[in-house]
Amino acid sequence: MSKLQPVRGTHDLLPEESRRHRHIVETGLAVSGRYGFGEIETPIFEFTEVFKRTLGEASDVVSKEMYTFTDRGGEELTLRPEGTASVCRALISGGQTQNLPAKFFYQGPMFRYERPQKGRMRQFHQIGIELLGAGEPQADIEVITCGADILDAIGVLGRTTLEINTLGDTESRQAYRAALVDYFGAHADALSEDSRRRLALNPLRILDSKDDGDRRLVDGAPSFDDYLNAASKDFFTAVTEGLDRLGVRFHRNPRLVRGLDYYCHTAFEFVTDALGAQGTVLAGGRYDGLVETMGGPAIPGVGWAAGIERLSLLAEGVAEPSRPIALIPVGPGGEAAALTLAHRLRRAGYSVEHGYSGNVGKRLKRAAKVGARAALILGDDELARGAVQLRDLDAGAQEEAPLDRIEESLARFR
RNA sequence: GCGGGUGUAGCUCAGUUGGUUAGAGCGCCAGAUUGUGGCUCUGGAGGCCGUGGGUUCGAUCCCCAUCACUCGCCCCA
Repeated sequence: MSKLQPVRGTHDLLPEESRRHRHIVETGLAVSGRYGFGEIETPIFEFTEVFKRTLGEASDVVSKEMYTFTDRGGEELTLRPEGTASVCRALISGGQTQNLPAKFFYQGPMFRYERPQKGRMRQFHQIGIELLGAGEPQADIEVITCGADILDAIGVLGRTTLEINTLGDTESRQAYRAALVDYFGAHADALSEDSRRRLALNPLRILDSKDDGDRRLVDGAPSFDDYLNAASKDFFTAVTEGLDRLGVRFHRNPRLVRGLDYYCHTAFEFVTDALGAQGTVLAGGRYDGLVETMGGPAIPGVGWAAGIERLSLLAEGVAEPSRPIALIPVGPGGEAAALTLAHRLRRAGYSVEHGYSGNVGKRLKRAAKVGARAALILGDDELARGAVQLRDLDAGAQEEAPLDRIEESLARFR
């Protein structure tokens, strides 16, 4: 910490970037609101146990990716690495389990102690939705469609592909996992070092290995579809048929998997090739075992999360800030008039820039730079007869206008 | 956590086969224009050449370390 600098993997959001983020959040809130989701705000830290229980002690996430600390009271706390666990905790601790289904939208900062890359920060921001208490495929359809609608509203849907897969129910998944362990175990010599480790920890993950040798083995691996029982097949068919009926385009990716046991049935990701290795833009799935794993009742859930930074890199149609009216006083009388006029116009709803110093030329220059649409030049001569100079900064035209009815003259620059 | 690349002005980047005062464009400030922006012209400010150590008569340049950024891997709840 020799120099004054932000902590690694964190960054400041200056007004322009902040506006892009806000646009994404507000679009997500508005669109999800039409689906019946209401915003929930949970604390940005929880007892470490909240996240540990949902992840399993041995996982990489717990061992190296959580921001964990002990507070002055000796409590083990963790900055939230994701939103789902917090929302489920809120559902349980807030007694909302009697009021189902529950539909939440959330947004805000998340924290993961990772090596930063493009679109991957240690403090980053997500939007997400969770639909709890509905175990029907209609819920999956609604959640996925809501995600697609939000992506569409911010102009990124066209540059993404929806990949979707099923993990089946517990019975199907365990049967498939056993088959994979048999298959890859028989070819362990040919697996990459990473995948030999996955074989013991998380065999499903071998399916999306990036190693060429692994991929050749994966091509010959057992197919999940052969291990899905009838109930799992029916569920997945209902989801995909629903998406078809709504015109939501998707691509079946049999390699798309989730590692943890409480995931089941639908897994999906909207991916893009425009962001290097961080191609996942919005991802989610069904997690029927999670709430129970955390110590609550058996409540099914489905949801997704999306990284705002990544969305911001792709988003289009972010509104420019409103163009201000610039006030340019000349002389002491002008200064006094500008002070009160700025206040009056702001209360009337105008965005007003009040240059703080300099002569007329300098202030006009600054007005042009901040994008002012018009300037009011307040000179003693004009003020003496109750008037100001109104300058159209785009057209370069200028006219004298009465001060007491200046709102009428400014209306066309609003 | 592992591997590759890069750190020179506010920004984008040149440059020095190791040698006196390190450059450009853009931006910024001032003047031409004492009450009128954009265009133009003139001038100016702004650099521990990321940081620390080493080699050398001499290091922005070579070596080592460190920090940061960046790309990929692991991981991605």
